[in-house]
Amino acid sequence: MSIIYDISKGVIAVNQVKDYRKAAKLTQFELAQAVGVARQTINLVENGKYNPSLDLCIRLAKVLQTDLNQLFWEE
Amino acid sequence: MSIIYDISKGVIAVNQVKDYRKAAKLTQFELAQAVGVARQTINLVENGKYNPSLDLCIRLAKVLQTDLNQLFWEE
DNA sequence: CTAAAATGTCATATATAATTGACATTTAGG
DNA sequence: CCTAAATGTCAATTATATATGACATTTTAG
Repeated sequence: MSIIYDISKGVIAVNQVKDYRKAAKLTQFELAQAVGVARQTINLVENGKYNPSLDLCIRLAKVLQTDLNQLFWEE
Repeated sequence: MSIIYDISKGVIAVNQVKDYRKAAKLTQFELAQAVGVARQTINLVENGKYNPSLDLCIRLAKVLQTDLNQLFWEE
């Protein structure tokens, strides 16, 4: 269910955004609106295709009512 | 000692990087080398002048032996 | 006090995050 | 099934994170 580190597919980072978004019953579009970015940006973040800015990470954590570690920290 | 939110001075974010760096007895230059960025980038991050990428935040947390919440989360 | 190291900052250049629009594929409900 | 919503993805553009070099100021050690 969660993203796995896989250079061959261009995945560069693991995160729990999708799980938290679904738990909050939000679509990618709704989450995008809530944090003020485009839907594609949320899609790319969820699929680990690039590094979001710290500012976006913080807004995601706040909207999803969690914190940076829960969303983006592992180990 | 820690950065205060102050739009008038262009400060956009609060973080504890400087405190953790000093606790680790590293210079900005040494920390920059350790995480693979320019010294100026560390300086700007410490002074809250812009949003670092999540990737850089994670590397900073690892080198400073802490985590994302300790460095960048508040409240 | 003095010199070297560390830090703050500026200006220019480059890499990449994020936007916009569009379309194909997948998923969920009637 | 069928259809609409949701998602994945592509291409082109814009905004901004980061690099590089340089220099002034502040801090630290001798």
